[in-house]
Amino acid sequence: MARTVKGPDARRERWKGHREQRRAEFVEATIAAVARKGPDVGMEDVAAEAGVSKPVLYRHFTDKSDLYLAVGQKATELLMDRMGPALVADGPIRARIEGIVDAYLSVIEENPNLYRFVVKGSFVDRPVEKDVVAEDKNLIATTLARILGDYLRAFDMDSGGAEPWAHALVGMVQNAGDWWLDRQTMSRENLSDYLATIIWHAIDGLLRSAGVQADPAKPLTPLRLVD
Amino acid sequence: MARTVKGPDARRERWKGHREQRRAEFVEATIAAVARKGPDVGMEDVAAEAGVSKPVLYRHFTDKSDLYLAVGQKATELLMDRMGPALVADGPIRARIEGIVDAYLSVIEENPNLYRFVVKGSFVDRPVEKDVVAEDKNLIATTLARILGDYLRAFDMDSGGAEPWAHALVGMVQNAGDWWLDRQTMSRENLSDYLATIIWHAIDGLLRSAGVQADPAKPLTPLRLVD
DNA sequence: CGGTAAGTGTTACTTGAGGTAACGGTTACT
DNA sequence: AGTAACCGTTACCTCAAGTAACACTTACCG
Repeated sequence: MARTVKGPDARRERWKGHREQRRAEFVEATIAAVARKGPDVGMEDVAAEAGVSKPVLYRHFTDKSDLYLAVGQKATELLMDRMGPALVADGPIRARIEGIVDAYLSVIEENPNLYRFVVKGSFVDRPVEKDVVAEDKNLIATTLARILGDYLRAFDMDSGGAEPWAHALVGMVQNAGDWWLDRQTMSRENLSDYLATIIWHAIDGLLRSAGVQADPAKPLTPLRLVD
Repeated sequence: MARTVKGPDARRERWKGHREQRRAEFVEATIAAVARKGPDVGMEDVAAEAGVSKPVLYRHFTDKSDLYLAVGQKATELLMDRMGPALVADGPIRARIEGIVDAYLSVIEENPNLYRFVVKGSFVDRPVEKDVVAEDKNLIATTLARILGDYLRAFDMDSGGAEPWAHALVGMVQNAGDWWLDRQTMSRENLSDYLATIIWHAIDGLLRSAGVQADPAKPLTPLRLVD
């Protein structure tokens, strides 16, 4: 009887990668279906788009919100691929801000349907469930908060404001981007510039009020002006 | 036969006010139902809460989204009653900003359930229909844009940024408020102060870059420093 | 090679919430 | 008396989400 414990049956492992791949396939199908039939596609539509019938879909996703969650995660991935580098890049502070903002705007500009589906989406059924958008915003805000907090501490300033600051910045860019995506009354460069200006001024004001003089054209390095 | 044209039958007018009142009653019932049963109440629940059966509800609202729209408008009303005065009030610029921000925060603090229902709400069925939240945000942003634009023009500055600015500010306050409402890790006063500080610094920076020196403790009056 | 654990897929069903039909009663203007 | 507006009900329809039941394929396991 001891040999029954000799590890997991290989038959169980055989599919590990396959399932992932299949899910990804359905996520793509959903995105395609959304692009084709608008944001209120049903499961049947998605299944059809994937050339398959409903129950197959349900073998890979427990329910509708699970599928949509996966779509959301895919979107997060797209977003993070672009924003990650921008967030960690260093260089002149003002340019860096603009880089982050523009990274965000470029992603939503390139995937407007996906974006709208995910954020304004008819996320039918999401009582309190996983809200991808909220999570994304949190993820970005948290990253931002850490960066801000580090700088604030480095300048010996009160870091308690880092979190609200981060969430404020995220909301600011998101909402402005949203507005811009609907009525494209200005170029992306222009908007990035406006937003970066606001943010830079806010940061600069904060630093000034603590007696720190920063140069937008230089990397923001803690110079320890305060002893 | 001429007398049949003598104007609308009084029987048709008799109810004018009544219908409005009845709608309001159902809106209240919805809010109560939401408070009691969470944000995903159904029409049946709402009807029950109002002590009535479904078809009655449908005599006053064409469908679910119509009802929710009305709820949204009620919320807008609550919000505007508080924000309107704050928006037009004058006084020291910095205090004024804080007043506006705090007005918003106070409303969502007092009606968290309603707020969540309206903004995160399971607005099942809203393909592209009236999105109350978006409209509210637009309303506020537009008001703000007008105020900002007027000031910018008064200071002989480029007013093209007024709209993105306005939307950015709205998103900023909304998102920060949202975050705060969920995990209340700081007092409202504190958050209002942080946000007002950010906004003030951004404005101040903008003015400085145009050569205008503003005093946060004084009303913002166009001094026409530029000739 | 028989057994079995995974996956492939189908059609046909159940369920639940949104929404409607059809009916009857009440009030007060004409 | 007639009728235009409301009050209200129960019983139904509809449609999309989700499930049951059934049948076939692959490849590991002993």
